[in-house]
This record gives sequence, C-alpha cells and structure tokens, in this order.
Amino acid sequence: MSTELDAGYDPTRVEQRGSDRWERADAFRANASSDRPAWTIVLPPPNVTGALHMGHALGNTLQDILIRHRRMSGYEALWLPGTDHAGIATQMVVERSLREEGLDRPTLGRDAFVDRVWEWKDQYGDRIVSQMKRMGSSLDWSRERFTLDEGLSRAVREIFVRLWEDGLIHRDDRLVNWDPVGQTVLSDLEVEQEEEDGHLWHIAYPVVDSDDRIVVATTRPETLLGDTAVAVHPDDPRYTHLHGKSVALPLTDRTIPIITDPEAADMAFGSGAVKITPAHDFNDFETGRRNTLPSITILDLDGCLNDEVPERYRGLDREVARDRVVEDLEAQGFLVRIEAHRLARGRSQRTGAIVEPMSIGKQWFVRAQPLAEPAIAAVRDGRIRIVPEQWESTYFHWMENIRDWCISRQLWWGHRIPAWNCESCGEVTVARQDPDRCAHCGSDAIHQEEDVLDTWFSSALWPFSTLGWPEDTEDLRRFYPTEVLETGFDILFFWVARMIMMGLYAMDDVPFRTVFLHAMVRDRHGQKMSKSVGNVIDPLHLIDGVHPDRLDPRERDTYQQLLRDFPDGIEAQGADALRLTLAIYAAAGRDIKLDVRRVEGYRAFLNKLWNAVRFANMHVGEMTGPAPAPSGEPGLSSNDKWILTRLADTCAVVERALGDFRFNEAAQALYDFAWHEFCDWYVELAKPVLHDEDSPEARRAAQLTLRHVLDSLLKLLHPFTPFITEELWGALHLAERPDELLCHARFPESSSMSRWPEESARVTLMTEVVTAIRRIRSESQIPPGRSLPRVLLLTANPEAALAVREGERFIKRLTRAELIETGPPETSRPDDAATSVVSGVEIVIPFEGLVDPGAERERIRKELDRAIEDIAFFERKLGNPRFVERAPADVVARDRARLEAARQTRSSLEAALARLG
RNA sequence: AGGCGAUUAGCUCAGUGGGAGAGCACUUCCCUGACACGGAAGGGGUCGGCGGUUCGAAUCCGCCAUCGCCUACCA
Repeated sequence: MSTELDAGYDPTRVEQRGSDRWERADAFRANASSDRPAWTIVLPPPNVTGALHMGHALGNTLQDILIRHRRMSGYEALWLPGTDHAGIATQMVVERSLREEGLDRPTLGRDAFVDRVWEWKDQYGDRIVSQMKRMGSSLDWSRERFTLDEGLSRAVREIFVRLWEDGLIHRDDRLVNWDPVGQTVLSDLEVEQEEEDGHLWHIAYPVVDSDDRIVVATTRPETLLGDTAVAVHPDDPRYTHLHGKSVALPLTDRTIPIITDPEAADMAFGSGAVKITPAHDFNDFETGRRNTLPSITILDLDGCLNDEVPERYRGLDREVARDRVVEDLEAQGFLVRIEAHRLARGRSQRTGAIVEPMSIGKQWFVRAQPLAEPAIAAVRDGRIRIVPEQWESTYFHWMENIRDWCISRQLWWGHRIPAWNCESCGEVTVARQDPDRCAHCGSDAIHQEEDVLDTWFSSALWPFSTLGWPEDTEDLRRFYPTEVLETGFDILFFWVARMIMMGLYAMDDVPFRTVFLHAMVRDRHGQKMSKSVGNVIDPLHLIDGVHPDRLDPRERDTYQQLLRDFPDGIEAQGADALRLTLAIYAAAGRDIKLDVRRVEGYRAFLNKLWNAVRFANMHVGEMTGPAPAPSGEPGLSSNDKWILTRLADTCAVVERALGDFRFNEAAQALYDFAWHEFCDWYVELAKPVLHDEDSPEARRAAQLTLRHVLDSLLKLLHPFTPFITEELWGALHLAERPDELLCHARFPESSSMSRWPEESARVTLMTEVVTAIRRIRSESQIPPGRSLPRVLLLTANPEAALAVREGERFIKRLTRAELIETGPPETSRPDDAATSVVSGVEIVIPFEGLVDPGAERERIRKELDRAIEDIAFFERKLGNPRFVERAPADVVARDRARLEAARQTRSSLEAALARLG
C-alpha cells in the first residue's frame, strides 16, 4: 500500500488497482449464513449479445450506490448478476456470422445451430460482464446466472407446467404479430408503433346486379386481395338499399357480401363503408368472427403474396404488390382518389421489420388477467412501492387492461416449450420430465413442440430463479424477497410487471419491495441516442478516453457528434467521474441530457479530493488506524467544531436522500461540502495551526479533525466514487486492520455526530468578514501581493465581536492584513478609509495610498444602494399589518432583524461617505 | 384522441410557500510550499404567458402556448 500519492489523479491507474484489490479479497460475495439482515438487488440481466451503454451505466451506478451503502450499513448485501439469452437478438447475431461463412440456419439444422449459439455465447458472452466490472459494480460474481443455464431452465419448465395445470396457459389460433425478418411471432409489447407518412386510397367496389358502387378507403390497398366483406353501419341511410347485396371485388373474380356491423363501420368516417380483411387486421379479425366471415391469408411467412391471390401478384413483396395493385385499380377505373395520410405502423423492436398481423397456427398464450389482479393489489396496498410515484398510474392502467401474453416464438435459441403433441389422439402432453408417450392415449407417436418461449418468460422469474427456485435453497430463504428493483421505465411492462405477477404466483410473495425507475439517458440536446443519428456516447469512451484516430472507421458514424464536439478526443475520465456525473444528473422523473463537459467537471472535483488527501497526508502521515471523532480533544478549535458540525449536517442530508432515492441530492451535498467547505475553508484555516509547533494541543486537534473528516467524507462518497475513495482511504491508513477495505467499513451515522451551533455560527461570520475584505481588495484593485497595514472590525454585537477576535489570526492570514483592530462602533476611525458592512460588522480599511478615494466613494454608494433597497423591501413587508398578523412569528422576527441590520448598514455607510467628504 | 412530463443564468440542470442556486462557459486578478483538473473576486435570470388562492408564489390551482414521452382498433 502506497503512502505517497502521485501529484495528479490518474483514474485509469487508480481504478485498475481498486478492481484488483476487490477481486483478490472476494469483497462482494454475500454470506447466506451471516446473522446480518439481508438486503438484495438482482441486476437486470443485460443481453449476452449486448454492449454496455449509458442506460446500463446509469442503472449500474444507482444500484451500486444502493448496495454499497447498505453493505457499509450492517446489512448482508447481495447484488446478484447475470445475463439474458435474448432469443431473437442472439439468434440474429449468430445467423449473421453463419452467413459470412456461407452457411445458414436451415442447412445447419436445429441441434448444430444451437451448439453454434452456445459456442458464440462462451466466446463473446462475457463482453458485457467485463464492461460492467469496469464500472466498479460490486456484484457477487460467484452467483452469476444465465437465463438458459440449467437451474433457470428448470425454473422455467416448472412454472410453465404449473401455469398449464392451473389453466393459465392455453393455445389458440389468433391473429398474432408476425416479424417476417425475424421469422417469429412477437408479443404486443415487442411491436413499436411508429407514425409515418402514407396515403389513403379510396377504391370503388362495384355492387353486383346494380350500377351502384361502394367506396372504401384503405391505407393498405394490397390487402384488398384478401377482403371477404364490406361493412357498413346498419343505421347508415346511405347504404340501407344495399343491405344484403354483394360487391364484385376488383382485380379478382370473387364476390363478397356487404354486411352491417355497428362496431366495424363508423358512419362519420370517410364514406362510412369499410373493407374487411379478417386474415390481416386485428379489428377485421374480430369483425370476421362476429359475422362468421371466411378468412383468406394472402401472405407467406416472408411477407410476400401467396397463391391465394391472382397470378400476377404472387410472390411479390407486399410493398411491391401495393404499387401494382394501385396501378391496376387506376387502370381499371376503380381508384377514386388518393389522399396523404399519417398512419401508425408496427415495427419489430428487434429487427425493425414491418410486422404483419396474421395467423400462423396455434400459439401459446398466458392468461394474464388472473395473474394481474394480485399484482395490481400488491402495488395498490403498498407492498410494492414504485418510485417515482407517477409511474404507478401507468402501471395500473396497463395492468387493468392487460391482454393475453403470446409466449411462443418460432426460434431455436431459447427454452423449448415442454409440450408434446400426440399424432394418435391429437392431445397435448405438458410435463416436468420429458415423456415417452402421450398422457392421454398412451401412444408413443408424440413429438415435442418446435417453438421456444419468449425470452421475457424466463426473465420474469429472475428474482427467484436466480436464487435457486424451485429448490428450497438457503439463498432463496435468505435473500427473497429482494429489496429494490432498479431499471429503466421502458421495461416496466415487459419485465417489471411480469416479475410481479410471476413472483406472487410462484412464491406467494412480492419479488421486491421497491421499484425504482430511472430516466432515459439522452444526448446533450435531449435527443435519444441512436447509431443512425450518430449521437451515441459510449460509457467506455468516457471512462478510458477515446481518440479519433483509434476509432474503427465504421464506428465514426455512430459517434460523429462526439467527434464534432471533441475533435481531439476525450481524455480518460474514469468510472468514478462518470458515476458521480450520472448520480448528480439522476433527479427523479426526468430524462438525463448528458453533457460530456460535466463529466470533466466532476473529474476535476475528484482531482481536488485527491489533492486534499495529499495535503492531509503531509500533515498526518505518521498517524495510522481508525479516526474517531475528536469531540473531546482539549485543543479543539471553533474551526474544527465548525467543520465537524457541517460534516454532521452533510451526513444527515446524505442519509435522508439515499433513503429516498434522491441520488442527486446526496451527491450534490457531498460535492459542496468537500469542495466549498472542507477544501475552500477548513483546509486553509487549518494550515497555520498544522504548521504551528508551539501549540501542540491545537495542532493535534486539527490533525485529528482532518483525519476524521476525511475518513467520514471518503466513506460517504464511497458508494458514489468507489475507486478513488478506496485508494485514498488506504493512503491515509485509516483501516483498523491492514487488510480492511473501505468498501467494508462502517458508513457514518449523523445521529452519533456532535454539533456545535454557536462556534459554527462564529466561524461562518468570520468567513463572511474575510470575503468582504477580499471584495474590497479586489474591487479597489489592491494587488494580491500587497498587504493591508491595518483593518478595523467594529461591531456592537458581542457574538460577532467574539467571532472576529477569535478569528483574528485567520482573517489576517486569508486577507493579508498585518494588523486587525477590533472594537465597538463608537471607535474612532480615519476619514480616508474603505468601508463595508457585513452581518453587523463594519469593516474599515485605511487607504494608506492603496485605495483611490473617488473609486471608493463609488463603491460605497453601490453598497449603500443595496442597503436602501433592502430597507424599502422589509419596511414594505413589515408595514403590511396582515403579514405581521398572519405570518409565523419566527419569519416576522427574522425579517425585523434583517431590517434592523440593513438600517445599521445604511447609517455606517452614510457616515463613511460623509467622512470621505 | 387520451394520459404523463417539461418550460429557471449563454448551455446542461437542481430547487415545492418566505428576499433566485450549481456545473460548464464569460470578465478581472493571481503559477501563494495539496491542487492551474487550481485560487480570489465579479457579471448575468420580470423562474414560458395570462388569471386565481395566499400576508407572501419559481414553488399550490386553472387556462393558454411550445416541446417531449407513453398508451390507442380510427379504415
């Protein structure tokens, strides 16, 4: 362990050392058999294919702050990591690499393909894991899990069978969302609605046995080929005469009926008539069911038109077919008009493909409503709290209108559905153990369902499957329910809501007590980060630095905005600076517009902290061991008491803020205390004492205060900036045992800290006097090198008098004053002097050739104007009888005191002006 | 269409009932023995607009404007 600290803070070195030290000590392994209360967070498992992005960085930072705080506060803290197999994403990645080898999935076959995915996972799957370690996340890697590992697969199977047995899983042939690129079904949630510019085509359908035509409008003219009816409202007078008739479907030789349906047709919209395509539209599907219409599927799985349509459209992609259909309609006189129209189109979240509503046979669904009811109750009665609270209404709204969850996916990478279809009797057998024969007829002609389960089905079990469920393990008993679930609001429904449903179903207890939803990280202009926009900020670029020349040319597009803002690249800021930035940005309920320059600002803060510890080390370097509060030290000065009091106040703010997920408030309080109170004032005030060999008691008290404050400060900061604090704490030799680590030290408690309000008030007043003198120096342009031969500090207030007398040597030092004279306001003072008043203390600085009288008159007039404004303000306020009557007594008293002070200031300044002539 | 949120210093943001704050940027001065990733001092805001409640409003309520986000089956 090095005692000597480098002159400058180098995050890269510090963080490497910190990681090594924690890893060697196995510092974050939770002990299930300890007698401390358990406190658990499960890490939202990132995709194995993923790379660390700002959302992860933010989530990891906030979770690590919570878990480190609890670990240091006497809890058995477990933060459990793992990754998610990410069905579609991973399968796509591996298929892409196969294509590069000239292979494809079908030729490889299912088993060989799955083997390839596992190979890929073993090779690349730990990228995100090592990136998370770089963030300083204090995860218990000994408990790392993967959604497809053996234990979790058993949990998935068990829950599937239970749900099936309880009638909560069923099969149905409904319209589902088909992703023609991913070649799989998607749940409603995985489809993103996107508004685009499109058209509305008005098409005339000729009525059979009549010269009449009925005009329908559509955004998708090609689906006309699958129409099986035209619907009108039964009460629509325009169409009464057509009830019961049929139309000849253009471009086909089919005739379809005109039906009446009050739900399908809206009289007020367009022509009031609507074409019905049951096989390719969710509404039309329902209309079809209500009216027992046939359903004609016109698309194949690739999104191309199939043999149900006339020959000239077969095999065309739907987009191409659309153009041809429109052309043909126009040529044949069926096209009435075209309007521009905004429409929402569903796109696959994973592949970006336009999703087609279609039927592809029986799919597996979870009946969501029975599971949702207890999940709603858990939030409503407060067993689960959602932070920020505003998300609760969103949660309730979704849960109360929840729809069945389609869980089958036509993929190979995932948990294969544990269901066997019987060729003999057609029944399905769902079983915990792979069956040999059909449970219904005993036939051995059974084969397992080809589909796998939605990845979110396995992640819904994460809070208990990772702890060993369905086995009754020690971990499960000890660490479930978990405490906090921290994630982005964008997966509130995908994941959080489903975990609540599954946790209550499987464990009969909530999976976590608090849901904390963090904001989205955007670029500095508030734009969502995206590769195509080129405004992505990679957390690792901030941590390790980035130089344009070292960027892969292909990555330049992704990071073009960063390269524009920082043409010379960015220096390594370190994980600590990034974490502190994110913590300070993380005000509840607001998006984060990340400005890289702010990271640099917080890195500067850490450099400041580093140097403060270097300073301390020079003066207390010989001391080792714990640094208890020096409350009873005989030499304890008011300055010492002041900083100890401010420490206690800061600690209280941190405690309250962390308990309430107000990370920004806690971090900001520590920043202000460390820099603007400890470094700016205390260290400067302590310097003369530390150098003073003649007052050993005072010197010792200052040394002990310095150590204690830094010890507490490093502890308080540790959850935010773990690396640098661990390093500095080591350098100050504050450990009880040589192998003790800061991450295991005891977090400070404000309740056990002493406060000295009177001494603190005096020190605060002294600092105000110092600032006032410096202001005169600066505004009167007295060169910094010149000392002030004489300064008078005059006050009628005994406490203020005590403060300036007590602080005399410090005021002298900090303002370069050679002589301080104190006294009552009656004291005679020279005519040629600069004057200022602060907190009832009149500051008089004789010119001695240093100050220009004209400029000083100017300066005093400005200060006088402010005093006069103040007097007017408070006179007006206190002159209002209703204010004096109704405002709280302390507010009135305080304003009276302020008025009195302002009047005194005025008379002092007027007198000073008079003396100047 | 509905719901939620935002609008505070040039930029990015804190601040929820008692005289407007931070970081960065800006101006002046200073390489003083922890730190120039620094120090000292300073300039800059009718807190989106209009009404209301209150002794008192950036803060609570209503309306409007602008911008986001999320839900929704409008052909």
